Amino acid sequence: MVSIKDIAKSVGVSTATVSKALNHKSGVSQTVRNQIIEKAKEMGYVVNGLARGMKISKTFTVGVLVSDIKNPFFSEVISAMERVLYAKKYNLMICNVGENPQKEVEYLELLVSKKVDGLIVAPAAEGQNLSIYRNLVRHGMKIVLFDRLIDSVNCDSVVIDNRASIYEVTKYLKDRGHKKIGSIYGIEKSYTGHERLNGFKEAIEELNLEYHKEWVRSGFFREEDSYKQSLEILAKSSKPTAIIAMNNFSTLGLMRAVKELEIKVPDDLSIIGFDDAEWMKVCSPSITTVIQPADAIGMTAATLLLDAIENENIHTIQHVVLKAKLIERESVKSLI
Amino acid sequence: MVSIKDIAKSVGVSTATVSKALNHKSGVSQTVRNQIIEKAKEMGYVVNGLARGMKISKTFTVGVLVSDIKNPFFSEVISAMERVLYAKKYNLMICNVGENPQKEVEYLELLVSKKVDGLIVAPAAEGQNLSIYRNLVRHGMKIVLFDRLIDSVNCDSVVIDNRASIYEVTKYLKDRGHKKIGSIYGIEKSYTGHERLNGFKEAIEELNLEYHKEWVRSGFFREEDSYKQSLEILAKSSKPTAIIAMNNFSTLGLMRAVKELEIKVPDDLSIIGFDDAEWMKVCSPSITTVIQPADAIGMTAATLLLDAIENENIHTIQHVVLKAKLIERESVKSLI
DNA sequence: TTGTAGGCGTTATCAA
DNA sequence: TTGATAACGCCTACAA
Repeated sequence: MVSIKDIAKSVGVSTATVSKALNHKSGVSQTVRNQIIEKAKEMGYVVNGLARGMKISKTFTVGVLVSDIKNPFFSEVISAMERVLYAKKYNLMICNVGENPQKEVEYLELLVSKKVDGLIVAPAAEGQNLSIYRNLVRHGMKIVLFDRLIDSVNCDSVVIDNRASIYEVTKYLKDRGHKKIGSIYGIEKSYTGHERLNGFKEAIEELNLEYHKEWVRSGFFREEDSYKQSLEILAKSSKPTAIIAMNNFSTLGLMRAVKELEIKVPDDLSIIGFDDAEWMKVCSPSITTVIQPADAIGMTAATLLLDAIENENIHTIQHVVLKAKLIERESVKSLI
Repeated sequence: MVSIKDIAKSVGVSTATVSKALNHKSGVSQTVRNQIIEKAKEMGYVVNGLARGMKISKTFTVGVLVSDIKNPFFSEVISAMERVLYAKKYNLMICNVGENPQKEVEYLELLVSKKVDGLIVAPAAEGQNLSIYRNLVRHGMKIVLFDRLIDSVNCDSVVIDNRASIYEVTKYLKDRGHKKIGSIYGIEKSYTGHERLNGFKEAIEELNLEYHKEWVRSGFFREEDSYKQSLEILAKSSKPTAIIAMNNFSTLGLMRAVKELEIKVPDDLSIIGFDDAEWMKVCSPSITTVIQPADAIGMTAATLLLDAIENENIHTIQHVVLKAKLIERESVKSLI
């Protein structure tokens, strides 16, 4: 590998001069500068990021922790982050932590050792590693939390109004004559799972809807569990007239159960999903669903992190709450 | 940040001893070793990967280049890679290059400067950067190509038997009485696009099926284009009885057109998709499709790369071809 | 078993 | 405008 030393020798100047020239700093005559740049290109010079990183304490790398990159929601968020970060020449280190706090810890340590400039994190479900995040922040690590919040970690965050959106959706069903509403909710101990379920419960209570324990089951945000729980709900003789699924996998599981039982949607059962996916437009009936602004979430998180990194002194911590929105399609029937 | 120097001072030994102890190397007494490890933990020491990387010329980081992380196929492949690489404590740098060769070049340079230990790449569509890859290999960079091949780059690769699988699928339709078969193919200049289309053309010819130019259109592996082209095909008075879509987005676009035109599948039109997605099981009718072994592709690619990196001397280059397989569901009708 | 010292490739300081 | 040199934190001969 060719280094600035090689270039220096080849051009007949010092490494200091080469460094200045290549970094477009002042203190080099135009002629020498051009010579150096020319020669560098000719020799195929590429800066050694490790050495530079050591020297300037900056790596142009950020770590991203999510629970599952296969979840289309996270894919879309990550894709948006990538767009923003690439524009500033940063790389992303993607870490899939499942819901495994141990893996979360290990990845965090790996990322710290690699001296990432910042972290964008959807913390593992139960927030067991709260103290680690607090510690990182205290040591100056720039962190942006998204999707899931952890209390008392003093850093930027981007989430949606989970509670309100589920509340509204439940009301939407009531307004269409539904009184018996079930739901496939997620991981109760996770931020999103908790918030969405609470939005649902609040709505049930405040809007005087029937609450039926059998109709409200956790699918743990997983397709398989959601499928099984949906079967349980739909096998009863006393069924709800509508079910809300609280993320994309839950929606999928519910749909599988519905198909298997040959239940007609929306005639025999209305369905509202959560998250968007291309297929929800395309299947029959198309799925009415709550769409998270995944792209905006990713862009916002990345932008906040960049600001925290590059304007360390003037950056002020922000807690951004974005709105999710209901898209009406064909899976809800009005009973009125 | 605490360094081995701090630990050395604190324990009262030299940095050399600390380094040996922390890296589980011989030459340190058990007592001193324990003291050091203890103290390191106490002080919250984390190794500086940049310094280490510089010294040992290894970063435990690999770069992954794909065209679109939002494509569920790539998400699944990446997820499998992550599993394999995490087990050996490697990190992934994910680079979304779209089909933009310029971005591909820039990311490549970024990754080289960051001294990644290897690269796993699905090259941008038209393979314009062939010479760059060749150069990298020549300079000792470990590369595994997947999904798309580039000729004359001397490195490991993992692909599926695109041509054969489309051929078989076409035959499958013929065996069920279909003689008028259309297709929404992909990017003709890309490896996968080209191979799949050729498999189709070969089948049409060899099996004496009707070839109708109007029925064979490129959707560029994109949903929107595939949708439009599907509309074109289906608007004609003389329609095919079956259409093969050649990736997941093409399938989606085709489905959208079908839904919009209220065409009954499979009664009025049979459909075979490509790639799998959870929804294809769930929608009505469920979609008969060619499934790529995405998980195996990712695992194989990562395993090959690890072998190339860790057993540099004895590693032999392999070109793995995996089989795609047709999953029969409900979207094909037998006309016989 | 332990320690000394050099060097990986940069950048930054300061003197020439 | 230029260059010599120190330092970033680590690993590793080699010496003690």
